[in-house]
Amino acid sequence: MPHRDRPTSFVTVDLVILTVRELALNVLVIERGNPPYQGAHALPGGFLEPDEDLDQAARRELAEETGLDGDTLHIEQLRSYGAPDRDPLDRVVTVCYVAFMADLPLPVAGGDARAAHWMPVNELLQDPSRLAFDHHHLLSDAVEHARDLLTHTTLATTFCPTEFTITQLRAVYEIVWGTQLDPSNFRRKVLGVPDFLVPTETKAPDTGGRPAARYRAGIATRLHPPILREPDTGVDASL
Amino acid sequence: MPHRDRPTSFVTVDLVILTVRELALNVLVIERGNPPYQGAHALPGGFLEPDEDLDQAARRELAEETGLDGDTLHIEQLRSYGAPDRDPLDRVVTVCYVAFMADLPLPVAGGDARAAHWMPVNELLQDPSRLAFDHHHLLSDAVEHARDLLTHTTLATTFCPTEFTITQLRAVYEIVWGTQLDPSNFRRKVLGVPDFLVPTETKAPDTGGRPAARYRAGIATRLHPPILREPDTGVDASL
DNA sequence: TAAATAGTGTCTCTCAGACATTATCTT
DNA sequence: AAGATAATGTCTGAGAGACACTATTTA
Repeated sequence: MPHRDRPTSFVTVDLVILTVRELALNVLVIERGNPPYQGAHALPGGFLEPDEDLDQAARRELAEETGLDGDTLHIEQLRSYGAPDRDPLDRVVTVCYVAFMADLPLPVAGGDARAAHWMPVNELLQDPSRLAFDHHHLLSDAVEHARDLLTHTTLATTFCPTEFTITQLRAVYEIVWGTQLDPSNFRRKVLGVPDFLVPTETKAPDTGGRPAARYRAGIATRLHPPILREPDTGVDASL
Repeated sequence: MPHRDRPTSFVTVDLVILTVRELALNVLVIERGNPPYQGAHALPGGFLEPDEDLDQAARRELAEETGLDGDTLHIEQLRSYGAPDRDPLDRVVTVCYVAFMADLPLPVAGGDARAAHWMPVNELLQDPSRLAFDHHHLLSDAVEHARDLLTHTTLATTFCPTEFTITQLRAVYEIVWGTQLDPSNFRRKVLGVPDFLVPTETKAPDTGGRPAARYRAGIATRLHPPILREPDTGVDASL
């Protein structure tokens, strides 16, 4: 039996499930039912099973925690965390995944009975102690990743319902980035990307003005050239 | 003792150490001394120790495999791999790191006695079976990541010696990307990024023409706007 | 009608690509 | 001088930011 003498670890897969609702970026959190951090808020996740791949584990957890079909949702591996003291009781290495979804009614927690609910990301990021373990880190990294994805992918449409208006799409960018975008230039930009937006026949319900045309997400996944976020300085301490 | 009933895994940290030498992107590979895949080429790596963080483990392995100071080199976590059958003997989850270095003489393997040497990436990527385990995947992902980094970071300078010419820097881009770049436009671009390149007093040794000015890497880490790689179509199946 | 939101048009500035021209070295 | 490589300059077109203007709805 090989490696009998080698150190082993518990491997978990944790999920940062993001949505845009009520004009804010929200994340799905659960209340922990067991030590450590019993009763505290934490990101959903669970142990990697012996016979599954990391992606499979993430989709399984996603289905268990949200009741949603983990097979159809877009998930993405972010990175792994393995500080020796990140779990006070065990040696746990966690692989973090990010998932993006529209603001759907949550079929809510499966058999797990742990209360799952949305919380605004900005609130949680104020204070690292709002989340158990180093989940503050995971969330912070995931949000930064999502911001980056908006610049060069069509990710924003996954935060929207099946049909949406350009104003709704722009709101996603503005909420996730925390900035204001020029409606006219944004429109020109997104309509100029081939296969990003597909027009539909329907009009948006009245919002007190001219009804907006509705679109569906097209097959494009990359934005070229990207939508840049900052004027920027060219200097940055973070590489 | 918590989680006594939970499945555990071996966690390893593997390294994709890249350099540019002899007009090609090269990666450091070792010859495996133990099963499985004994005698085959593989990426260097090793087991995560109980008391160290993932980054520490990566730096330790880097030092052990190359004899170089792991503390000063730039390393970056790429992603993790955990398919259940990726190691035929054990359940191993591997966290992959990427490191970038100039073409320095390798102080060569530490006590490990495993022969470490450079191999051209393009050769290895031709045939997945050239590397043990799923290391073909790790390498492929790492190379794609490096290509991406060149577009929006100053990474390319880490492939160069302390002092280098703009032509040398351009060669890094051309070799990693496998494309040709206009010397004049490239020059204008990189010199236009504040704090990317710092002029030195010295001139490059003769190459049969006008001697080139030499530069050192500045403190900038991000390129804004990025150096784009493709004219592109806007459509891509890979998100 | 006014108010509100959607959508169009236009001007300007930045910047990338293409490529001509000049500069400085060795032989 | 010829050859080689480095460095500068110029023209053009794509595209982003700013913002004025038009269109279509409800109250």
